[in-house]
Amino acid sequence: MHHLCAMEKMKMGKGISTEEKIKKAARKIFRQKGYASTRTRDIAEEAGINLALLNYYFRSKEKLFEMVMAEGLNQLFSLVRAIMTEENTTLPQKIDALAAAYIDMLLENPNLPIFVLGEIQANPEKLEAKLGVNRKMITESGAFHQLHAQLQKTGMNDVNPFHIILNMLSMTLFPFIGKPMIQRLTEMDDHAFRNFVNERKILIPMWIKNMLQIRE
Amino acid sequence: MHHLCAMEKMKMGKGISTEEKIKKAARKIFRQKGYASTRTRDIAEEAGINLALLNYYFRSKEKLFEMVMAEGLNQLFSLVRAIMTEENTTLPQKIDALAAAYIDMLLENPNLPIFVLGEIQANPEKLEAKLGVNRKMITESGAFHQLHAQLQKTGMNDVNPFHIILNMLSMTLFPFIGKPMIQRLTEMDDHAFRNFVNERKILIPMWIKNMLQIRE
DNA sequence: AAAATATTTAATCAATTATTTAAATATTTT
DNA sequence: AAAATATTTAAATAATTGATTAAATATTTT
Repeated sequence: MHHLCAMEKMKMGKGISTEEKIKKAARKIFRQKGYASTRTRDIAEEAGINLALLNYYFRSKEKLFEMVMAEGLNQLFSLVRAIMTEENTTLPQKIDALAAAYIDMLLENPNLPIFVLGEIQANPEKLEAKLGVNRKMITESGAFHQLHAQLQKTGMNDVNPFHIILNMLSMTLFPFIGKPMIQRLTEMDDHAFRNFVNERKILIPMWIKNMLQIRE
Repeated sequence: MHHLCAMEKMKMGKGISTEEKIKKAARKIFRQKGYASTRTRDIAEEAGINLALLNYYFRSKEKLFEMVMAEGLNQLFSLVRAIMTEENTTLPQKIDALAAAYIDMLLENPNLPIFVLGEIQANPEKLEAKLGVNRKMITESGAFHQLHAQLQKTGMNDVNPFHIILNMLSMTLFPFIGKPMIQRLTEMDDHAFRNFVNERKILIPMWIKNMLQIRE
């Protein structure tokens, strides 16, 4: 259907290819509004192209969405997996790395968490398959074993290690999930919010290490 | 339009009134699917009544939604406000009370947080007005002053008190926001999830107090 | 230049869905 | 029983919106 010769030249030359423009626009609108309240017309407008062209490149709204969602899930998980399964780092090093890398990624993709979690909420069965891949990621990671060992060591045998992982994710992700509400309640503008969240790159690892009684 | 004589009798007698059935159904579907992917037909079906009757009681989908959202926002905020502005409790007492009460409420209303935050995300300007009411709730609460004092006392002058409040909300709300994903990743069924979250009624206050160097 | 491909335009189709209407039936109130 | 009210049924309306089509124009490739 699509012959790439022209588009390749586009990429090198003036700007990004049309396909990339559409994907970028779809990403923006889908993440902001969610699947159901996104209209393909809005995506076309955002991309600065014609509605007909959108259906010429991607056969349907559904296909376009699946691409955006797959990409989003990957973006959300790959970082965690990479750091948690890293073999040559200590637990506190992993905690430091995860907070910093995750917050940086989320500052670039603030709507990603609520988008992904919202769609899973509205349509769990449809996304079941794509989650299956990540099912054993946590319990089979080096981080999980290190966490378990640390909890044993400090006599907190009865604490489910998943509480700690969840705390890490909660404190990192929630500020972005609640961003619109938080900014309105605290009267933070975008710049203040960015600073506030950046402070958490240092603070979250500190709090998590305290939970684990790690003193460095 | 509605004469209450018949409905009042309904309430006393067999079951709940039709208006209440519709509200209950709307609450369930809207919270589960969000505004955009909810069809009024689904609400009518869930309520066990006719679609025409839904428009006879509430003039539109929009009106019905506004009611559900107003109720939801109130449910989400009133608890926090009540506990944070309580005059005769210490900071650690407020922390204990908030975790327990909030988790109990959320176990009864697991979809509430993602519903409210998702709708605010998709339509910030529409809900701006209803958030305004709660704007000064935090900074003018007794809890905020106690928190500020405690941070001064322990020499953490540079830590924005809002970090602590956000941590409290993050660790409490996020498990429910991520519930569908968490349950699939960890293979927890509903019963296991309930137990897991119940453990956090004790754990979260412990972690928060550690952050504040409160030893009891 | 000729052929192939990309993009636009405008119009239309078809399905979904919120909303309305009117008439029929049931239930409650007086 | 009569009147008022609640509920159902069935149909129709109107707006939205995803998707398609075909013809025209622009751009790129050969």
